[in-house]
Order: sequence, then structure tokens, then C-alpha cells
Amino acid sequence: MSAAENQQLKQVLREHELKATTQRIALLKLLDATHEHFDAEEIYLELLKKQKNVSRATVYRSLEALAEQDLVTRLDFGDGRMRFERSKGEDEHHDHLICEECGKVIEFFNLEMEAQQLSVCEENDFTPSTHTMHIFGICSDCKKPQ
Amino acid sequence: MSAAENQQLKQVLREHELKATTQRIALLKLLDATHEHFDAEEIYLELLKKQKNVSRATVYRSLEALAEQDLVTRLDFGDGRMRFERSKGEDEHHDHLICEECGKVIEFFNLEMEAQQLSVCEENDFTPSTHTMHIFGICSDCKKPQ
DNA sequence: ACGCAAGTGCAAATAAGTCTCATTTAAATT
DNA sequence: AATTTAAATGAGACTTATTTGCACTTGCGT
Repeated sequence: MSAAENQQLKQVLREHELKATTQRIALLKLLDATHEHFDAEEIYLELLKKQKNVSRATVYRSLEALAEQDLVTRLDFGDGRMRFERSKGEDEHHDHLICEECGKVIEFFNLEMEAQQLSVCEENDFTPSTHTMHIFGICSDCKKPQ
Repeated sequence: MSAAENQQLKQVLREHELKATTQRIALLKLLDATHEHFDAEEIYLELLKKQKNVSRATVYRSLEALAEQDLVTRLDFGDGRMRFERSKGEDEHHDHLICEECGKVIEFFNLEMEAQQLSVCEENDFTPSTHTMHIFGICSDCKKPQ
């Protein structure tokens, strides 16, 4: 039932001048199917589970290539390993609230904040490419139970 | 000429229940004296240069202890190593524009942005502790020369 | 089907940071 | 000032995340 999806992903990869290998397709499919923020090791293990042949090196190299083409996005939550998510369109951009207790990640988007960022860039004659806005703290679930 | 400074730093350390060791004092003095964002290795090498006896382990441990007491601030620019700066007061908080070309870091503060952050937290019943706002792009110096 | 550059797998190599443990030292106590 | 002791340090081994070298494989244009 994913033949069509495969075709579509092959298409996407080729459009970005990347060879459509089974590993890259499986990786994109995985990230497309989840809303979580996996790190490289988790992606590697997930792909293995699905009987796919992969090596860690390929996961890292694929993620790098895909990130370069903006097909996936790197997320740095400051805990020493990179996470990844399927890139959203410009319009679906979001930032993160990160619970220091349970690790949960809440996504948010605030138009006013984005506008202020552009204005700061302008003031500094700075041409922005990407940004990260991470707010660390305690989520509602973690503060309720004493 | 830094005897007074030493005394002051000893005082600060003791107020935070940290032993005022020569290593910690030298480290704070170094960060006080610069406006750069050193990583642990750079701090280690700088301290060595100044004929101070230190080991990497002590640099890491000191930075951790000092960060815990909010005497220094961790900065994560997403390139795989932590940077540090002497903590500023609440009122001196700032975020960063990071040039992807030359690595320059421009500090900025935008009150409206901070206000929006709090409002996002409120909306999500999230209690913030710290945040990082990094805008990556190209600085004015790097885009002028063709 | 053919050819070859791009991609992959494996294992060894790096890089940043952490840990162990014997020794030292700040600072509280006599 | 000498004694005590818990905290801090130094040296180096170790861990974890990621990168690299190299021989082998595979998309995909012809």
C-alpha cells in the first residue's frame, strides 16, 4: 500500500539531485510517519526493526544530505545529540517548548515572534536563513503531581 | 593589580557555596575579561597559557558548577560543542544572531519577543526556566564583498 | 544490459565530554 | 599556626555521538 508513497519519495529525492536509494526512501517514510523527534540512533534502530538493511554511517550521511536539501530539519535540544524531523513548509514552521522533566516537546508558532525576528535582523543588516527558538521549562503534566 | 578582583571573585564563589579555588577564580576572571564565547577547550587552553595549572576535567567540572549557580551561561550554537559566557543579570539577557559565514555572534535583545515567549508559555501552561533564540544567517560584513 | 559515479557497510578514527581514583587544598576547627 | 576533612583537582581511561577510509554495491542515464 506504500507503492505510491515510494514513487512520490523517489520523485522528491530526484528533484533534489539525490539518488533514490532504498535506505533514503525508508528513512523519509519513517520520518513522514511520525510526529516524534528521533535522533540518529533511534532512526537507525527503527529502520533495522523494519527489516531494512542500513548502517549507522548511512543514516548519518543520509540525514546530512537530506538536511542539506532541506528535506529534513535538524533539531538541537542541547542534550548532546541531534534530532530530526521531516521539514515542514515555510508556512508550517514551528518552535519548541521542551520539558526538562519528562523530555516532552510541544510545538508552537507565534506570528508576532517571527515578525520581531525579522525586524531584529533588519536592524542588524543580517540576512537570516534559519532560526531556533527553544524554551526549556516544566510542562503542565510534570508540575501537577507533587 | 588584580588582587581586588580576586577578592571579589572569592566572595562571589563563597556566596554560592562554592570553594574559591585558584582554578575557578582564573576561569571567572578569563570570562569576565572577554566578550567572546569560548568553548571548554578554548578556556582550557587560555588558562594553560596564563601559566595556570588546570586540567580539562576541572574546566568541565567548574563550568558545570558555575552554570548551576548561574555564574556562567551555557550557549549552544548547534555545532556540537558548548560555549560559555559570564552570566549577565536578568536585565542584561540577550539572544544571538550567528553568521554562518564568519562565525561572528551578534547579541540582541527584543522586549516584545520576550513578552511573546511568556505568552506562549502561558497558553501552554508551561513554566519556563531558560530559553535560546538563535538566528542563523549572513552578517553585513559577509554579504558586502562579492 | 552496461558503466560508473554516487551511495553503502563495516570498522577504525575523532571529538566532546564524563568518570575513577589517588592526591591536594580551601576553609572550618582547635 | 597546626590539624582536620570534605570538597576539588589532575591524569588518564572511558563513553557517546558522529565522521571517515576504503572496498564493495547499486541507481540510473545511455
